Amino acid sequence: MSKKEASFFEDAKSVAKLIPKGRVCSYGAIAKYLGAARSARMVGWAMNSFLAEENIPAHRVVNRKGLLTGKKHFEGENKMEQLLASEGVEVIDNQIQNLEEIWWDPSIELL
DNA sequence: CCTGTGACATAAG
DNA sequence: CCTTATGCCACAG
Repeated sequence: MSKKEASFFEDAKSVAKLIPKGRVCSYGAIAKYLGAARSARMVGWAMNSFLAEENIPAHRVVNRKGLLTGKKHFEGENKMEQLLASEGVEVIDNQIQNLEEIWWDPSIELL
């Protein structure tokens, strides 16, 4: 895609939409893929803006530990967990199970 | 230009 | 395992 360098937000949004169903990814992984490994916070912040968009599976994006840190930004307390569970992702206590199995790294999968 | 901010990441105790 | 501290970086005002 020879698209111009859209804002980090736009890029993060594109990557988030590319996350396969039933998989999860970390902010750092996305940030790294975008070329800014240390701007993981920006990814999360960007996600917050994308929450308004329905096509953005932000619930598939979690922190390094597979913890649903951002669930509080969703509508309900367990909305994020529900969405993930609906996709086949087992989540317990806000933490994703079999994380290593469903992990999805853009730098690898999209390589 | 400067300041604030944020759903992280990593290190240290 | 937990909390605290620091870095980090892009964007908004």
